[in-house]
Amino acid sequence: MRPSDRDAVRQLPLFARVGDESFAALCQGALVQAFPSHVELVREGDLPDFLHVLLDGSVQLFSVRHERETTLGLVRPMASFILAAVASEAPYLMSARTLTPCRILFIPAATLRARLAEDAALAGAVIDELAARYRELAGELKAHRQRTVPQRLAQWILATDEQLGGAGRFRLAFEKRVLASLLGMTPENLSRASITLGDHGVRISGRDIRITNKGLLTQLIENGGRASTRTRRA
Amino acid sequence: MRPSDRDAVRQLPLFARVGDESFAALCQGALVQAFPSHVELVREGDLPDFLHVLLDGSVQLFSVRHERETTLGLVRPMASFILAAVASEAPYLMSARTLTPCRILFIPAATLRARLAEDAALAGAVIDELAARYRELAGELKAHRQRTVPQRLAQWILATDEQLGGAGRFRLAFEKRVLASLLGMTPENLSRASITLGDHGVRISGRDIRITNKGLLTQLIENGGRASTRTRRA
DNA sequence: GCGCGCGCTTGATTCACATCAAGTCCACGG
DNA sequence: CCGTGGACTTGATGTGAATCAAGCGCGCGC
Repeated sequence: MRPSDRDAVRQLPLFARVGDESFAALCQGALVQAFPSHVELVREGDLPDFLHVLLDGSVQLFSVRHERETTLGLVRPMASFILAAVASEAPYLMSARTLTPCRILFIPAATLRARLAEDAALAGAVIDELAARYRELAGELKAHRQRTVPQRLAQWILATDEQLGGAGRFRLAFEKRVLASLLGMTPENLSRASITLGDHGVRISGRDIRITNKGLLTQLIENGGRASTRTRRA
Repeated sequence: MRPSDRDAVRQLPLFARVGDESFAALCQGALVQAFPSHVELVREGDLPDFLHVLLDGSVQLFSVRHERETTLGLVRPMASFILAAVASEAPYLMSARTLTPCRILFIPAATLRARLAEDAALAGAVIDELAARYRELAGELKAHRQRTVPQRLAQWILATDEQLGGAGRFRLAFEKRVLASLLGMTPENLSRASITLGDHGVRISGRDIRITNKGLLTQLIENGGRASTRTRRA
């Protein structure tokens, strides 16, 4: 584990507040590994041995049922994933694969669990992280139930831009088919939704996304898209 | 707080392992209150002051957007709710209302957070609880994306029966419209789905639900309902 | 025990999105 | 350069669920 990685990991919300002793212990058994694109890191149903921390690249969390797969989340650098499975010592309920070349830090689950009992700050950080993830997922569920396809795309663009610094422009790090799966739609409909957003303050060309009118875009999300005038029953 | 309530709460996974000292502290500031049906307990966006523990009755967790509401979960007796908001000190991201007369225990959020730092066992229990809730929600999201309306109903019936002891029969504690909202469908379609399930091992009459053929029901969930023969692309 | 109202069911229609089916664009190797 | 293939787009059609619109039945109060 490089010193630079070590420092970066130390900055993570999950580890920022833990004691030096705990952090050293966690690093002790940890290892960093590089992976090429499109490698399966975790398979749904297996038991977790390591907490994963993504240092570089991007990772897709998904679940397969019959021949269909659905994407439950994307992980960006400097974030841990599958913490819930590690914390509850239960089988993974989603799979994970690399979407780009990645570097990943593995922290032995046993070490983490052992440290939890000793280090209240670590426990607190884990609680915060789990709560944040819970809320993220609740947001996804609400979005999926209450919003149309173009609205979900609009929401994702706004949220992603925010997360990436709010420059109003960014670049997809992965294929559009993955984004479609994340947003719970087909690639065909993602394409059509992109066209719709052209009238609502977003310019998409290839993998480049530019927000040209944030107000207009927000408005699309707030009121019901084309059904803006009609009121619906409770 | 009645001694019987106190004992019951002590049995909860969330509190079973905490130290006596912590438990006493938590009970100190706690209070039990009774509510009639259809009372709003928590409003989305407010800041959490208390962790809620449902002692009796049933509670609906929901979110409103425009004039539509979507149900994110139901709480049955002897379970805590809104733990994620309390743990992360962030605004509620769902509202809660009683569906039946309820008795609810309120534990001051500040007390709980203070105890977290002191009591590793409590922290561990909170972690387990949050992880379990996370997984529950992930399951809901998967169900909503990958299953048809009749399948979601079938899945809910099986899960609920399981949770209630697996007797193969139980009774709805609330209106069907609430169930429809929980399963992300309209009351009309819940009704139609009930008819469909008649051919798949479930007998529903009024609020009584009986599983007559668990194998058949499971099979409906496993293969794609009526689209059982066709294979679809990944 | 008789009407009244509400929750639920049933049927007709509409709508959003999925599916199916060709394209088009572009990156890559020859 | 030109050809090939995979990702994406565009268009036509299909379908599951929502919406709209009546009916039905059951519990409740008088």
